[in-house]
Amino acid sequence: MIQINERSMVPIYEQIVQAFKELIAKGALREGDKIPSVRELSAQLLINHNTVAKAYQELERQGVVASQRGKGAYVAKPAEEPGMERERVRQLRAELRRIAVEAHHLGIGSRQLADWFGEEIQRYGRDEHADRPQST
Amino acid sequence: MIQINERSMVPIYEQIVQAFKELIAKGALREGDKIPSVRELSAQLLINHNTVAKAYQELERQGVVASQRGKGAYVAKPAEEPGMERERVRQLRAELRRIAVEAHHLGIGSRQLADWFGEEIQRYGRDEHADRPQST
Amino acid sequence: MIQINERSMVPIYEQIVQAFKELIAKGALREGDKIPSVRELSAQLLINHNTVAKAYQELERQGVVASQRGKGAYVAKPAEEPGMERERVRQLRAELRRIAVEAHHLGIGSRQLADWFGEEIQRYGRDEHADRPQST
Amino acid sequence: MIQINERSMVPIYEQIVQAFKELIAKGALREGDKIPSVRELSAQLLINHNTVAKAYQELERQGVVASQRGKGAYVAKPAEEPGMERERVRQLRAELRRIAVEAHHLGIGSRQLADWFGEEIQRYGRDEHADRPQST
DNA sequence: GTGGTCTAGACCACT
DNA sequence: GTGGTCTAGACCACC
Repeated sequence: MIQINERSMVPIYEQIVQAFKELIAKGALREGDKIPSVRELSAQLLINHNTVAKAYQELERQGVVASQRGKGAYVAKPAEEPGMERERVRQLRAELRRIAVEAHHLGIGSRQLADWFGEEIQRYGRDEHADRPQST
Repeated sequence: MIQINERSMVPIYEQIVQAFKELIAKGALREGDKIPSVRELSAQLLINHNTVAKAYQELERQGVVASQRGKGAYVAKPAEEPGMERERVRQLRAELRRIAVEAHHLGIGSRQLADWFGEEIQRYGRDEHADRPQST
Repeated sequence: MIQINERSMVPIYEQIVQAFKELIAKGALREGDKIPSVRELSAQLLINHNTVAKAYQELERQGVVASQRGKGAYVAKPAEEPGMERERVRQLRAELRRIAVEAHHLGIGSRQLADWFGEEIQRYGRDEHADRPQST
Repeated sequence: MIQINERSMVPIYEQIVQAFKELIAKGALREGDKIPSVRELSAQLLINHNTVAKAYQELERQGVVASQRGKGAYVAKPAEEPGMERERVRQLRAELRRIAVEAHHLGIGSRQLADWFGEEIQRYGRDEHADRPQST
């Protein structure tokens, strides 16, 4: 269900956070679904349970999951009025810029880059309003 | 010329590296231009000279600038056959996915996201071949 | 395990890099083996820990070892398709020429020189393909 | 006659030293030949004359050329009893080892490496004694 | 003047 | 405990 790359530069707990957000974004996990317990997941991934716990805390902080005392954690309802928390949006745009710059120096053409992003958006993107067909 | 964010999680030397790559990508710095000396920049940014030196070494390692002993550093000629170093390209695509997922959870629509990226590409992107008109 | 020459012109961190590459080339260190921690080695060699850290970062950059946050560094799997990075190969051939010239001026005969190199190759060389007998 | 690479890591004065030693090793310059004056060469290479002067000092120190007051410098007679200055020979062998190790990590096979060195030796090597035919 | 290296000592994030 | 980053201040080689 989740793949961890021990040798990646990105911290393991972050990888876990991202993995869950990915599963949710592509619809493999839906609102109300139970996510595995800390112990279960740590056993399965062969990593320290503190690392998993840290990931879950982060997921909860971001409002992606919600723990219910003694019952485990569940995928939360997506924020009604989508946060648009300014700071994180600003950060996201900065990352878009960074990637554009990086691609430039790697010799990747604009066309190619936009296409790649298009693919990802198609899989993980959020369709704006159901009333607008053929978005993206 | 360069802005440093002391409170950012991304290390100062990385910020410097990115800033120069940005200036080059958008054409504000061109091949052969001299970049400020280590001491000059460190004085200007009010940071330690070693931090700047580390950034410059990284830029040199990436082939973005070339230093000449006792003379300073200059913007290098972009690699003729731009590596397309597989590992870094793979990483870049992973970042695109991560951003798509992130945006989903922030409630940002696909359309909006693609538009934002389009803006960045327009500023920093690399036009594929000069012989193809109206590209970008 | 590693010997540092304080008085050499070649920087300490470079000596460390070379020492590890030597240990790996001759098989004393193998894929997956743990290498000493930064602090451990710096204490043992009586040098500053930053110097060791710099060496380790260089080794990681070259893909010789891989560090894992909070766990230490390990000998990496040799690149499957060894880059044959053109620039570095070109440089290596230039060094071979330089040594031939140097030997000439030191009055070292061709035969002697080739023999010496043969010895080193035997210890540190890479056998081409296991399926080709009598290689080396 | 001499090519300088401004952007090389090896200092310019060293490049000059090596260039002369190369010319001598391959027979393009012979004992007694005059080498250009400091001013002449610095003008020709478009570099600072101090740099050329430093190179010439080094060549003289190594006994490769000999200056005659007011007349210029000439290629010296190769040391009768070839120095075999122990320290430099030791250093040369260390370089051979380093190259063997480097080649290993670059994925260069022993056979290939030995062949390359053979080529260089053929061009720049010193035949032991004229009485031994087909040496190398 | 330039960049490159090293030390000493500090703080932080990750496991 | 691990590696990663930063500062302060020093010395050196090159031009």
